[in-house]
Amino acid sequence: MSKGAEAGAGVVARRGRPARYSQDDLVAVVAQVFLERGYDATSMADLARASGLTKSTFYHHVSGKEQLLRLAVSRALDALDGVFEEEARLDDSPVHRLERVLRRTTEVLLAELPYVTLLLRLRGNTEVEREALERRRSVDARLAQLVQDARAAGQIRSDLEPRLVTRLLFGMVNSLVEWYRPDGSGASGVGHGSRDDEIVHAVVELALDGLHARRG
Amino acid sequence: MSKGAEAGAGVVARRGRPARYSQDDLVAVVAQVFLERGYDATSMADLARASGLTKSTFYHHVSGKEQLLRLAVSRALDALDGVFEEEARLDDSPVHRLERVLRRTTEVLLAELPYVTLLLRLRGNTEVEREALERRRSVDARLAQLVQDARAAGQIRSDLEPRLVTRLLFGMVNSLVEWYRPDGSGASGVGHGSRDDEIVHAVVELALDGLHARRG
DNA sequence: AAATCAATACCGAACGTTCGTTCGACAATA
DNA sequence: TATTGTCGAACGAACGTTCGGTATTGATTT
Repeated sequence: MSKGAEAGAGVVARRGRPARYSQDDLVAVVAQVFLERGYDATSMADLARASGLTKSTFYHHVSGKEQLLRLAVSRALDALDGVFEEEARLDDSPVHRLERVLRRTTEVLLAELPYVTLLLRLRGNTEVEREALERRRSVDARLAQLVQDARAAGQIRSDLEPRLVTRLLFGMVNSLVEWYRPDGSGASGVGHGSRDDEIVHAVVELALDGLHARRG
Repeated sequence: MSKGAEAGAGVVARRGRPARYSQDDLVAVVAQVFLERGYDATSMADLARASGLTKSTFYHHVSGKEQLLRLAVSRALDALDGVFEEEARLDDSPVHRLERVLRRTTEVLLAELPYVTLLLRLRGNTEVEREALERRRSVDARLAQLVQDARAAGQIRSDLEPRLVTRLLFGMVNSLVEWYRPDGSGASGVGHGSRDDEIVHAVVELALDGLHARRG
C-alpha cells in the first residue's frame, strides 16, 4: 500500500476498445470466488471463468493472483480503519465508544463481507499476507484500547482479562463471516433469515448484557 | 479410495522393522502443519519434512493428503460428539445443560485445537470435506436445540432469535482457534497469557452475563 | 549359531497433472 | 496508425503420487 496509484474509482480506457470491466468490478468477482472456494484452492482459470474471460484476457486486466488478494484485503482494512476514524471525531463515554465501534464494525463486516472474510483467513504465508496481518493487528490494538478504557472507567466488569475479552468479543463478530450470506439463499447451503440490523442488534446485546434472562 | 481396508486403530508391525511412527503420531504432526500453513498451502513435502521422513517414506505410512485431513477432522468430530454423549447421560435444567455444553465444548476445542481448527476451516471443496461438514452440521443442530430448550423454559432471554444466538455463541467459542496456542509462545507471534480454565470461565461468563458492569 | 526368509522401513527418481504466468498474433476502435 | 481487448498455445515450476530397489529387522529353519 505504499503506492496507491493503481486503484482509482473507475479506470476507464480512453482509447481502443471500451473496457468492459473496471478493476474494482473484477476484484469484487474475484473476492466472491475466493470466499467460496478459498484462496489457495482457487485457480486463475476459476477466476477467469467467473469473470467471463479467458485466462490470458483476464491477465490483461489484473496483475496476478497475489495482487488480487492484496487489493481485496485492502478494501476490508480501509473500511475497518474508517470505523476508527469516525470514532476519533466523536466524543463519548468509553463504554459508548466501545458499543458504537462494536456496532459499526459489525456493520462494516456485513457490508464488505467477502473482503473481510479473506482478511480473516490469511495465514501469513507470503509477504502480501504478512503486511495485511500487520495492518489487521493495528486494528485489533485500537479495539483493545477501547476495552481497556471502558474498564478503567468502571463501565464494564473488571473480573475478566481485557485482552481475553477483546478477543472473544471480536471473535464473535468475526464469526459472522462463517455463515452470513447477503443473499437469502446462501451458496454454501447454510441460509438464514436474519436481516442486517437484527444481527447487529443481537451482537451488541449479547456482548454487553449476555444471554441470561433479565431479572425484571 | 474405493477400498478403505487399510486403517485399523493401531496397526502395529508384527514382523520386520519396528514402526517408528504410529498413524496417530503422524496425524498429530500433520495437523500441526496444516494449522500453521493452511491445508491447501501445505505440500506433501512439507508434511514429510515435519515428520523427519522423505516424501516416499512418508507415503509408506499414510495413504494420501486427503485421507490425512479426514483422519484429523474425524478426531475433532469424535471429541465434539463425545460432549453431547456425556450430556445425554446427565439430567439437568436446560440452561445448565447449555452452560455445561458451552464449557465442555470450549475445553474440547482447546484440547484438540489443531483438529478442530481444521474442521472449522473446511470449505467443502472435496467429498471428504463435505462429509465432515455434514457431521459438523449435526453438532450445530444439537447445540441449537439446547438453546431452544433453554428459551422455551424461560431461562434465557427471548428477545433474540435462537438460531442467531446459537451461531454467535459458538462463533465466539470457535474464534479461539484464531489466536489460542497451547504453548506460551505462539508460533504465529500472537502469544497470550491465559490459562485454559481462565479462558473457559471467561467464555461462559461473557456468554451468559455479558460485558456490562453488574449493578450491585 | 548360522543361514534363510518374509515383511517392513526407507529412499531417489520419476510420473502425469495442474498451477500461475507469458507470449505472439489478431480484432476492434479512435 | 496507435492503442487496447481478446485469444490459443505454451512455458517452467510445483504438486500429489507411484515405482523399483535397497537396508534392516524378527521369526523360522538348518
